[in-house]
Amino acid sequence: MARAGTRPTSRDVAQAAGVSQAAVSLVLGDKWRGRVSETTAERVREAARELGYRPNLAARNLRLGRTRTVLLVVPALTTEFFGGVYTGAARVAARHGFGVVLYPSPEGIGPARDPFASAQAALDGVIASSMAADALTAIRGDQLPLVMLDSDPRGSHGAVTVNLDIGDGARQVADHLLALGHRHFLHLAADVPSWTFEVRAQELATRVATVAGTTLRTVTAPISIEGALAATEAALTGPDGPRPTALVCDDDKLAAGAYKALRRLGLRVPDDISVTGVDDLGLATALDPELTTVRLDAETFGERGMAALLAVLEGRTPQEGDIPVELVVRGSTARARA
Amino acid sequence: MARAGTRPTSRDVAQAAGVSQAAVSLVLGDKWRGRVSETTAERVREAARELGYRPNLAARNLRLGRTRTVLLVVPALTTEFFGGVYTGAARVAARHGFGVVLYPSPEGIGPARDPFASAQAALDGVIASSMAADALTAIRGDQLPLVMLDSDPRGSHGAVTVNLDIGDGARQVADHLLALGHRHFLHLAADVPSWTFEVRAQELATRVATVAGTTLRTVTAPISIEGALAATEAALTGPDGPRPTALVCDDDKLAAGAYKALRRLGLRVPDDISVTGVDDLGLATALDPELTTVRLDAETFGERGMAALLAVLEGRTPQEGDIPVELVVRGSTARARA
DNA sequence: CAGAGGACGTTATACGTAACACTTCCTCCG
DNA sequence: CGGAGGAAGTGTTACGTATAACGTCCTCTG
Repeated sequence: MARAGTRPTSRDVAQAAGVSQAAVSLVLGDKWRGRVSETTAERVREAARELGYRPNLAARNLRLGRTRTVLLVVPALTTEFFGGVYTGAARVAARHGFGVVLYPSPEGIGPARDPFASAQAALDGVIASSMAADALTAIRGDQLPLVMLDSDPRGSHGAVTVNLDIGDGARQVADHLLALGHRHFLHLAADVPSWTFEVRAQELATRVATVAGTTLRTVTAPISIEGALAATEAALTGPDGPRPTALVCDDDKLAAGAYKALRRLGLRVPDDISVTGVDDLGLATALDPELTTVRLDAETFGERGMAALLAVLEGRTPQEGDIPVELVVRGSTARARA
Repeated sequence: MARAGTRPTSRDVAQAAGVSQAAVSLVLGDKWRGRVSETTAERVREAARELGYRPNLAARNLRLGRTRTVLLVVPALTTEFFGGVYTGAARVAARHGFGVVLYPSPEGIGPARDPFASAQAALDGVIASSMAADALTAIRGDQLPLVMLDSDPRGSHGAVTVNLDIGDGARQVADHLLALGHRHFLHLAADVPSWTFEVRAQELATRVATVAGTTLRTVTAPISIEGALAATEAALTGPDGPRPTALVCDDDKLAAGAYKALRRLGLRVPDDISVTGVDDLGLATALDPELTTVRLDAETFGERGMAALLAVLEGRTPQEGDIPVELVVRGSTARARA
């Protein structure tokens, strides 16, 4: 019998079933065919059920030297986007018998804590968003297999990268607005140091320059409704050149803030100014008018990230190629008025 | 020297520093005062740094019999609410040297997987939202210390519960609307089996009945913008009794869907109908007009949940009492028109 | 100068599991 | 009738860590 107060071990199960601990391990590990008789196996399973046995994962992990657990490092969960990434990653992981531990890099908790110390699980690998900047220093240097999300393929120290084709998204936005006759752009950029936002800015600028020969003005804001409101209001009340007819936002939340600024300024969307976002969160269709935005498939992102990490762990070559994105045209963009 | 390809162990560090493995454990475990000289301790630390030593957590957990890690079981991350709960829980946990593993119960991945099998970490305790219904069966029966969030204090099998005072929230909404002269209510309820929604419905109904002597109509919808849109539209186009002047939604997302339905029906908020929500997500202020809603302090919720679990783990008595909530009056509610 | 006791370590062990190597019994074939 | 080979297990070990228990010296005191 197990000592009172402690969890039963495989040895307790063995004693209850009248077999050795090794036999219990074989039966419960599903490796008993041809080694243990069916009747004995059933007796072991029965004893395990009876005692409420659950294997000690710390011991198993120590013995096996691997945990079938990976860490997913993401920014603070201020939107549902990385929830989708997690869902995709967890789905693929489950198919391969892996678990995913989610580590949202803490927001406003002083200096970044060490994700490995916090997620006190033993790990086989790491998937990290480049937006979780403050957690990255701890990850570099650790010799765990690493997959980076939304990260510059060059300059990733050879780590595998899985990216959304966000450059194409920016091009689609630019082309859509240019086709509608817009020539004066304001780019409301996220005040976050990440490759994904750099690419958006670059592609947007080059597309506008090469196709229309015009430039765009850029203002930055923290990714929050209030931040975007203030930045937009400031940009549009200042006396800098012609009033833009199109406002390109780095994500939907910024666009929501911009909507509020435009309402305050008495500008109507899309009659006076067109607005676009990126992400296609629930927020995009909650706005009035509904937001034209670049849909990012968060679940596929997570799936591809996890698949790449599994490939690395099993010595295979990860799938190449960026994940396509799609412009969803809704009511917030219209032909530019002469 | 460590075998190539494997991570260095404390024994490798010991060899490099010319001491025993026990000394390494003492030094790095900060228990060396009076047992090891300062110079030797420094030599050990230097060797550890040199080799990039990281303790094997599986081994440590096995040896200590505890992990200083708890599991936070929440519903799928479709809003930022439970991101806030995590932040609060993680903050308190960090102060006590604990880590938090977040387990969002998977959405639409067939039958619920076992959170313990998925989050393959060894755990000291569990905090679970009652909204993660499909994961709960696996948790019951496990003898880990358990704290329930938003769960019926009766009928929780003696598990500690930490709740928002959502009943008071419902009363505040009712009183606010009643004071504005509203008498005909539609309750847009979440189609999710959880104590928190049952309480809202009950408190709302009793308050309306006792104060105004009227009843309210209830329709349910899944917590999504489209679901709420459809349910609201159906409810308001049907021929059932007088048109409501106030629409009480179980959360902000439902309210966002309701806004869309009302726009389609040509009803203006708040002139034709007042609308309220619950949560105070970013969405609430993104809507036009901004939403009158019950603010839930997600971070405090997480903090209190974690504090309660720590109390249980340390044999103390958890703090009693619900967490207060606050009605935030914005532009979506106005005096009922005669 | 005996010996008490502090400073500085080391040796040995256990945590619970998985798996290798081994034993015992039985059957069946040549 | 001898032995090859399969079935049905068991004994033992190692994973890496933390800590209890145990040595040494060396100094200081009475």
